Amino acid sequence: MNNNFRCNCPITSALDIVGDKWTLVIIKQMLLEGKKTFKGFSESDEAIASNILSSRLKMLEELKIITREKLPHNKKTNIYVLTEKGLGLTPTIIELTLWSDLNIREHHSSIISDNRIEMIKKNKEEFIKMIVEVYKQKTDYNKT
Amino acid sequence: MNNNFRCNCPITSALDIVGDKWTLVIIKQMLLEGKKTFKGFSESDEAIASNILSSRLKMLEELKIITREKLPHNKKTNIYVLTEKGLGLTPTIIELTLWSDLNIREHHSSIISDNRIEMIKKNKEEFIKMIVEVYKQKTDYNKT
DNA sequence: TTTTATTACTTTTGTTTTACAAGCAAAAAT
DNA sequence: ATTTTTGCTTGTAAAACAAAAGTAATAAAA
Repeated sequence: MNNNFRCNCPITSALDIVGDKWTLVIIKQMLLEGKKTFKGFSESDEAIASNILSSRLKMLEELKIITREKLPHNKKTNIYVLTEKGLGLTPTIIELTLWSDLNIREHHSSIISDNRIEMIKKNKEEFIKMIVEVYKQKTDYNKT
Repeated sequence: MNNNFRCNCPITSALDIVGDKWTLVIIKQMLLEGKKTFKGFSESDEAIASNILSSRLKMLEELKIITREKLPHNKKTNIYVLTEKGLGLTPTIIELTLWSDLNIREHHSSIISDNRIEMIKKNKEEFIKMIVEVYKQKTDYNKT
């Protein structure tokens, strides 16, 4: 598993994994929208096709960015959960949010104003920790 | 110019712009490797094809993430420069660097250890400011 | 000074890969 | 038996890719 990387640059290598149209969207849906099943992702606003979703979930699992689990009394539904490695992308996602808020509205007027933007600006570190903590709590709840 | 966005989510909209294999690589080359000409980008380790480079530079210029300029006595070479909007992606790139350093080495052993990682960890905000300042100084120098 | 060569992009061409939408199918749950 | 959930298949469209050709500015040589 030492392949498929364009070169030895850390940033380019990160983009070899998350540099596409869908990967960070899926992680965002898990982290910020509580999505955790195939159906949940499928029904999102972004409307990802099922075959692409399937292949991305597989890739993310292989790279240990997410895990695939089951609930005790349901052998069918897969529960996808962000690992620490996946949660490590939270700062990147938050920075993209800030950049978007400042720079994209001119091109996309109907973009949603996240009411947490002010909170993020006020204390970014704290906000990131909070998001990750909330996610972990929800995840623990789902497992029990 | 209110089109081509998948939905109204700020993060997804950001990824509609920078969510691909090449866009952030080009911005990284400008910001951290001093690249500023078509030839410079072409000769990079990542080996981007000239037609894709051409289309990305056009897109980035249209979105005002970069500008295209000329030096006084050279009508041939285009000088590409990051705008404030483009420089606003610095925190995202730095976060990707940190994530990569922590999480990708297991999949890609020959990845380079950036000796600035420790500096970034010690004072992220300061490092970002410094990178942006250094870029701006270089850019001013190039123009005069 | 005209010709020739080089540089810095830009575009074209043909091929391969990936994305996409719609529909299908298996297993499990109800 | 029917519905739900996951994910595969198929055909089509878009994008990426490599290689090559085109264009205009500059430099170098005859």
